[in-house]
Amino acid sequence: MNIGQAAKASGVSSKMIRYYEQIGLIAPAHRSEAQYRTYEDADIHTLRFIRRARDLGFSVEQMKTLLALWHDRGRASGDVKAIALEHIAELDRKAAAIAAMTATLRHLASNCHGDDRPDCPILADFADAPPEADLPEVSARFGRANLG
Amino acid sequence: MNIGQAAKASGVSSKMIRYYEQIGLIAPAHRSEAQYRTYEDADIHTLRFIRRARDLGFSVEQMKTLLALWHDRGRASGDVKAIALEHIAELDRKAAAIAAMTATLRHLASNCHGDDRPDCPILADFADAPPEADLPEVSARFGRANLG
DNA sequence: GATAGACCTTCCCATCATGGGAAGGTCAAG
DNA sequence: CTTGACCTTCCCATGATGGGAAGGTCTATC
Repeated sequence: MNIGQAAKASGVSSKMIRYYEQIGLIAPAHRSEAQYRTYEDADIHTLRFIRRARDLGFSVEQMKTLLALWHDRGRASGDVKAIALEHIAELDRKAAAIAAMTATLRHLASNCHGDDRPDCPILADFADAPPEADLPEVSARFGRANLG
Repeated sequence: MNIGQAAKASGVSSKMIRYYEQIGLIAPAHRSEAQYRTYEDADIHTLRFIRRARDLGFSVEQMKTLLALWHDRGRASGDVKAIALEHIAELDRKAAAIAAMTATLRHLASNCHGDDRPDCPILADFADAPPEADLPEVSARFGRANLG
């Protein structure tokens, strides 16, 4: 199997397969005589594992650990569960930050008549809200999440 | 006021103030004889506006539009509200994606005894879950959101 | 005045996961 | 033997942010 077939079979793009190889998440693929990467069923299995973990929001670093645990027949399930729980906690934090933002925005938007008149409580809030404390517990400060 | 004071007064770091100037989100600051950027109260006001919008998760592009509307005395509040509502919708999509992930993860984790035994339904799922359809309606596929 | 230290400047690099695209090699079908 | 689909490597871009180096400026203290 060439990389294109492997990509289709696993749901991981060719680009990402090469990238994962480059950063050491997966072992270097075997090569054909012409230096084409070749993949066996076991490799596809690994790529699907990665795809699944990625879909669940795990970082490459976490996937490295999970793959290592997967390949370790004697691993403790507690180790895996700990990573999962930590990740859940992180996702919950992100969800809370988003919920805080949408709550504020919904409030502001509901007070904005949203017609041709220039009067707008949303802009008024942006212009006059006092500067937030620099490091709130659950920070509402964060970059644009690429959850698109 | 120098950039450091402006940063403290606005809650936007010096680095980001320079960056916002560079990408044209804010006008180039006036300069002292020694080429130091100087800031007036009106500039701080603008920076706080930006800080507030950023805290509510707006992208730089959206902030550009919001700033333009803010400076346009005759703008229609409907234009502002539309941006806010679109942003709310996007945040809701992200929240839904996160909720889907946590639901799955919580389910898997609850079935994992999490002790010294190697048997682990989390890894079993990762290894055997069928590849997802490539483009689900509310995609669970996304990069790591930097909502830290 | 001189010097120390806090500030400022520009410039480059890193993040994280992902894709785009160029230049060139390979393979299979017609 | 050509065409087109594939593969290779290499470089660049994203978005918002920070780190840090090399060098200039300002201010307070001796």
